[in-house]
Amino acid sequence: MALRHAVLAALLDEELSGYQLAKAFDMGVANFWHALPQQLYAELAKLEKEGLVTGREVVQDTRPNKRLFQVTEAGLAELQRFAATANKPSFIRDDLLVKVQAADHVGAGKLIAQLTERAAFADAKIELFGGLLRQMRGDRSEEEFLRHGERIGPYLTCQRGLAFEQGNRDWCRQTAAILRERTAHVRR
Amino acid sequence: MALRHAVLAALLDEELSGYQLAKAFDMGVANFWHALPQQLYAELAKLEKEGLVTGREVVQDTRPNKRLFQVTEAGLAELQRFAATANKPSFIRDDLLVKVQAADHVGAGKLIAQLTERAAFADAKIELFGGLLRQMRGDRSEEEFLRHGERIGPYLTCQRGLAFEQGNRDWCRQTAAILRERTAHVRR
DNA sequence: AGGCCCATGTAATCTGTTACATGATTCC
DNA sequence: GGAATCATGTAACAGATTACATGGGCCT
Repeated sequence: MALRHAVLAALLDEELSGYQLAKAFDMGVANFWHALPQQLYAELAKLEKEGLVTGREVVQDTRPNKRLFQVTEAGLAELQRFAATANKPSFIRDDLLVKVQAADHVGAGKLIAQLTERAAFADAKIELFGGLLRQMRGDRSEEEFLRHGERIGPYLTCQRGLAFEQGNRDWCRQTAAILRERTAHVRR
Repeated sequence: MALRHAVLAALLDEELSGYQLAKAFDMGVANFWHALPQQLYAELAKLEKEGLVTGREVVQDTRPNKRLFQVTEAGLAELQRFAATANKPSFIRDDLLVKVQAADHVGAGKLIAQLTERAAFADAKIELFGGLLRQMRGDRSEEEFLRHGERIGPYLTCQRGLAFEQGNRDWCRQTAAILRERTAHVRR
């Protein structure tokens, strides 16, 4: 039951609509969790019913109206309670890893293409995260920001996201190179 | 629907029972996916009904009997078909990251303890994976093994697992250090 | 004119987790 | 004597994904 806490954590910094939240959870900004719009709308409705967030309608004439949500005191208390509970270990769950596990039995061509594609995707995320980090720390150095900045939580999770994607990219490139060399060797 | 493919990939190298598979998927060996025993028993039953694996009963007198499963030709074909399909991007989904995202609002003490604990857990996995890699390559160098080894799939996925845990450990240590310094500063 | 963005949901299905159930053997 | 390991499941519930549904505004 951690989606609710991810939503609460995301709403700490700013009021967001379900739609904005969905974009954040789809990619990038909220790189500490992932969820689809449907889940978020449902979760926001539950959180509101339980009094952990409150929504206020914002009327727009050029766009459809939207509801902005913010965390209540009860919501913050729930987050704090959650922060004291035990963590499950974090596991990787990735189609591409399953395919590489079977690499010796499935033909390298398609795998190499997929690894290359994934590496490019990781590169895009690396740039995105790099930009977000720069934006958050502003003109301060990283060390200075982490020592005295006000809201370092999102910065720290973004750092993890960045390192994760760098790991992804490096591994994909190296793995693709190895498979490429082996197929070249076999063809000789 | 990737658990079935993870199971097939795990059974490529050796015949395994549901129980052995469960141990592998719980931690370590099959670091490319994760699943609980119940899921695996259910999935094996489905896979057998669909003819993608076959089980053979092994009678043991000192222990309960077990059923060892191996991948059929149809199972291998299914894996190969899967290997050609598109991948979903891989996301991190981690309680601890949610908590760090909210770090500025939840009190650092408990977080620091959890980060330290997670770092120790990562260390244990790093040692485990290091040992597995050494075992797989035997007396060959890594380069030599990756060039000419027969089954490099599990080696490659284990490398990713190792790098992931190293990333985890480093980030946990650094994050804990930052939070520790900030709380020390606040207390002055 | 066609496609994407904003904006919010419902319904059906599939996956994953938690709780329960059994029973012998081996290790401390 | 009590806990851990081997070995296999069922049943109930929670969480996530896929498909469907609506409708105006903006850009090319």
